[in-house]
Amino acid sequence: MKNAFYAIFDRLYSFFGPQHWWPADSPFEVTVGAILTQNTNWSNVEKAINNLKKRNLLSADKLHRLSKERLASLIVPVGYYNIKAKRLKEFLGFLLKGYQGNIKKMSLMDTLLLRQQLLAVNGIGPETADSILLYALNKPIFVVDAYTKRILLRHRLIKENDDYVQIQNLFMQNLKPEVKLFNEYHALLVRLGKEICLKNRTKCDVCPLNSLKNN
DNA sequence: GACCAGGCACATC
DNA sequence: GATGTGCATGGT
Repeated sequence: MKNAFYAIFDRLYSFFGPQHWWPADSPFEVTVGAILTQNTNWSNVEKAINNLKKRNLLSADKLHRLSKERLASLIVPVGYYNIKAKRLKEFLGFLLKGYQGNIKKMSLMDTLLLRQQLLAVNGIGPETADSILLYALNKPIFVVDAYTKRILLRHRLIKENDDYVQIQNLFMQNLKPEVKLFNEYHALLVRLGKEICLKNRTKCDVCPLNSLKNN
């Protein structure tokens, strides 16, 4: 008998199918996107990333050499562009200094140690760190976001004041640590949040999870 | 025009 | 330690 976390996953996967996350051409692009997408719509991030791509600037060296002001001007569509230019620069400094600008070198590190290092970078919090670990470096770390919390609350699997790590542990203790599973699961929760919860508000009758226990 | 988005750091009490 | 606030564009 599978637990509730697998039951939710199965429902979502049957309903939506594979989500093909993270939409990016390289691990470096994933990390840039992870920082730029903070509290922002993904379509805005695509515009900013395209601004960088079409100028052939999407590399650690090139972005690091840009002035903060120039970088900010290229990422305007993401909103919070000044603070995100600063955050991106903080991360690039960390990547260049610690790993010679090489994402693959980063992925050789112990996962939890690397997570601590990422969290120590100003501008990288738990969700951004975990997105980088899972989607750029293929580490089996579960990503928790606002949708995840909202959906779990709705199904009474967490309490209102449960924090990030508590929610993350709930997934990681109830699921096998498989990168593919964690990847698809978080993407599916975001898809559900965007497409059903947000658009239909209280009309949960169209939710693919609506006949599961505890909802 | 209001509300929200694939957050985070910092100030203040 | 909890609670509040600034950061800002673009879609619905």
